[in-house]
Amino acid sequence: MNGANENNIMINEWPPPNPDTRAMFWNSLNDDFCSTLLSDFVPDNENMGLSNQPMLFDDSLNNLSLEQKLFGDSLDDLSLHRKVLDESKSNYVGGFSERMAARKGFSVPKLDTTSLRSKSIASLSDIHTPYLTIPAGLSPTSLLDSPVLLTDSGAQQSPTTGKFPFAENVTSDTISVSVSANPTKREDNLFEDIPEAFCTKLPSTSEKKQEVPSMKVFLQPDNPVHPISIEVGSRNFQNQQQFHLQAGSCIPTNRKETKNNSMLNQRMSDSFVASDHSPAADDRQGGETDLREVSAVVDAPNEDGYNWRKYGQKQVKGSEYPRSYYKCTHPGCPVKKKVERSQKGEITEIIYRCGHNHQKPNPHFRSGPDHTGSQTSFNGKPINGSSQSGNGGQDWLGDGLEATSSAPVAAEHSDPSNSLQWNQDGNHLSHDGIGVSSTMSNDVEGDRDGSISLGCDGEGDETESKTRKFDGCAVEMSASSRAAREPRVVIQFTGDVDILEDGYRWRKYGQKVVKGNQNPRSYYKCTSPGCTVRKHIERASNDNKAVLTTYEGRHNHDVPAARGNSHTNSTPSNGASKTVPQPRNLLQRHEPTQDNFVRFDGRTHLTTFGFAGREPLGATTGFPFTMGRPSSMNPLIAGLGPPMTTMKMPLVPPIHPYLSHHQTTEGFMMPKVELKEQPMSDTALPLPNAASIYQMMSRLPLGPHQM
DNA sequence: AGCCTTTGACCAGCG
DNA sequence: TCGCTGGTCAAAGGC
Repeated sequence: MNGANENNIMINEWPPPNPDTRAMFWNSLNDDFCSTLLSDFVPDNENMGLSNQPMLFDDSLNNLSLEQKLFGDSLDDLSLHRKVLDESKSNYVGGFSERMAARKGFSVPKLDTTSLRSKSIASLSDIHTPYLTIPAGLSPTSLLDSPVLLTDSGAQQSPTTGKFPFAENVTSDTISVSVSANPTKREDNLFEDIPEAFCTKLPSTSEKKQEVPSMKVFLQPDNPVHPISIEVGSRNFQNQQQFHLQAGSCIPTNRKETKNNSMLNQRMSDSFVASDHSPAADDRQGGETDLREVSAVVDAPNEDGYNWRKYGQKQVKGSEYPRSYYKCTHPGCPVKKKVERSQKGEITEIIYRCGHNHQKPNPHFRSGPDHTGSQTSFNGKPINGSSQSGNGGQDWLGDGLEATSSAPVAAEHSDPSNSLQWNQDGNHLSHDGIGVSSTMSNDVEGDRDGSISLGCDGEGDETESKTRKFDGCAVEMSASSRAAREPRVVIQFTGDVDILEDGYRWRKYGQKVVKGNQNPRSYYKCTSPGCTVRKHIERASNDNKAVLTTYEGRHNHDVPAARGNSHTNSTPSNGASKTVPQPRNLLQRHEPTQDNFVRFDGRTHLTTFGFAGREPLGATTGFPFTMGRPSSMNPLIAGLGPPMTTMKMPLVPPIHPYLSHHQTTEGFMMPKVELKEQPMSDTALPLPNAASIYQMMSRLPLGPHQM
């Protein structure tokens, strides 16, 4: 085994999973692995981001303090954040268990990683390209969901954000504490900050137009240490297995040089896919993983399980990296995606357009030698009876009976004990660092079953969608990259869906006419103790209809038991309904599914949002509709991926327990409300009526309840 | 042979 | 109308 192999964490060698294995996993990672990495790659803590943005951090804290005061929140979380930060500074690694115990009242067993360190970590100092290679069955989500991400100095960032816990996290965490990233805000204006926290500006009616769905992922290429693999799509659980964490931007120096970076990246990607998912490749213990394979952790746009054909590449203005254009090779499939890569091969942006109108091709029949067997699921077994033929299998636009699901879904349903246990600690973490924003427009339709259809203009409208990548039914996921976006969770709805009546109880704490928007905006806080979820609702000045509802934060609790009868107290109804609908009903209010729309069944779980294996979108975002129950939101996003309609459980082979923590129930960490202008801010999203915008910016989960 | 990437040219939208 | 820009086409070549 060469040095690179020794950098791989052989999880297979780890102790058998138990209820605390995930915590242990991260504990070990944090206390041991991370420390090693840090010592190797970070000269001192000052270089881990703290010193890079001192002002931002300070401002963040100050603003947080202000915001807390203004809105009457407890300062406990602030103090905790400060504490976390202090710990980050002084003792960046280690002490996780103690802190967890202190903050949450439970202890996390510490994993004896002596052997790990001696075997896998000890050699890290020998090279500068450490990788954490996660074997099949272990989802990167496990990493993402680790409590360490949250608690250990908040330093742990979601790999999907392009921020790896080791170095960037401190900064990120620091940022996450911030409530306002706008240093120019005047403190004497209580609401001046608020609009900044909610970013999307409701477009005028004239701006509304049908759009092509797309999904966008940003990664942060500039991070000194960050993962580079991120998967988008609805059923990328294979990808989650593929997920690797690349510590540092370093690429193995002994890799073969190719004629250009693009070729190199592709080669790396190909080799990664092929090697990582082949049984032989998964046989890490065999020590056959060579450096090339390790280096192949560089993500490839092909790793979402579909076949893509690159049809163009261009240097886009405003982007420092070339953009590659891919088409799904499936006949008639309109899906395209754009991928931007850094010179290092790291994907910095992915934009998906439309949704696949076919199933994910059978990995064994995928075209191209590089894909052969590359998508084999867990332990080399076919995915969830994915007997789909090479020609795409059943058209999931049909009756939707064909059940396919993602690994997270499978994890949730196939291993409830794990998820339950995982929830026990109330630490179903968000994966901060990942900035997610998505938008939907009238392409999103729902039928009476609450299903939602994701429209797609199809190829015939390709040009129509040109230069409108954020328009309408675009699903954008932006992770903290460029401009050091800060993780947060924001979900926005536009249209006449009144999210006020979501079954939760809200307290109105402010109202303001936002500059540039004639509609008054009301601000609400969840009245549930400890819940810091907020939302604001913009209502049309003329008819009081909700035109934009923005959630921010996450639901550490379920819908109040009496939600069927209770109302969103203190929040005025728009008069459209006096009965608080079940969350799902809100979606049922959408227009019926139309032709030419990808149909999603409302039962589809958000987990299928192959967002690096994070928990269901709703859970991630705190969106109340999806807390442990069906939602049709995920299709909206996952719809950019393959067919995911009705799920039949169990659908997938047993998965690694580490993977099976994607549960949509209570106990999620709640990100702090961030009053920060986000990239989508003021972006006019041409959205038709009954359209929905889901805009999420993952935020560091440093809510009070998390401590 | 088939599929892929590469890359310059072309097209269309926008200001 | 023109230039800029993003997106796409398609020939050429590689694997």
